[in-house]
Amino acid sequence: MPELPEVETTRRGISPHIENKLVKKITVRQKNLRWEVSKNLSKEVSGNTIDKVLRRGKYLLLESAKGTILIHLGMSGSLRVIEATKPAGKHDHVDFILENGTSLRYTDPRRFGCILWHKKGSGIHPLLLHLGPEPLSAEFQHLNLYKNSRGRSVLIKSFIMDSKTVVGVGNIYANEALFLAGINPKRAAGNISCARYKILVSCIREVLNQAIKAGGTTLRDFTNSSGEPGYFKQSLNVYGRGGLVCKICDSTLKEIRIAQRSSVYCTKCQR
DNA sequence: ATAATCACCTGCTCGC
DNA sequence: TGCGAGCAGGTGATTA
Repeated sequence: MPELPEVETTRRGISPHIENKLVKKITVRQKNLRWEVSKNLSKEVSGNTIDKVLRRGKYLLLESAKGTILIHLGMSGSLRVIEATKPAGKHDHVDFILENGTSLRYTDPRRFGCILWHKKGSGIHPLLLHLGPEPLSAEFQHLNLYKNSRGRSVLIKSFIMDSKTVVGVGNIYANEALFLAGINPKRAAGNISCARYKILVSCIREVLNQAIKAGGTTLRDFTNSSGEPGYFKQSLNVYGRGGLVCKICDSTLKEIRIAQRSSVYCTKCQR
């Protein structure tokens, strides 16, 4: 689930329920996520208030007076606000138990996510240190992409999925943005003109904005366990459509693998 | 420095 | 019905 739009949807969904709420305690049932859940997490956070829920790339940042909880959802993670008494399922690894009888529950079958404590005053967390610009911010500019890609042979799809280039572009939206921009995913990043990077930047923004907007519809019943987003499915042009016809030109969409990730494109529309 | 590959883990689908 | 193979929305670490 979690590409940037899903993480942003999660942020918007949980923040009204946990901002300015006091954390009573944190229960860790499974500490072996991508990295071990910080040992001192409950000790550091209990009795403190979550002041703000921020997002940087696909990381969620729960800010308190003493520091920040970094949460990444990996491939299969999710966060829900539930009644604290609700029995924990097999993959419900961590509960942030709030004062009001609710709990922020972290669920992650594959355990590729992480939950890390970062004490205030210890600078920028190493995981956030080298991240590129937010795709929806003014810092994300085609001129920088153009300059940073000169002389590089990395494939354009891998280039835009690299968090040093720009954060938050996952496999689905890399495929979709390249389709909208008419760029073949196998093209070398260093071989793409400034004008085309300008188009690509606006297509990345467009596709993410659309998805966030669609994600908004699942916001309403966010605390329910349902809310699984089929919302963007129908608006996908290429992802998951290998072998089917291009919606623009009717030719057959090609599916290949780039960096072990499925990549679908139209050989006619994308050059 | 850059590019490609590996690794982490569970669950689901597909073909036999 | 069972079993192995392969694949899945991510990304830091390792290798070449």
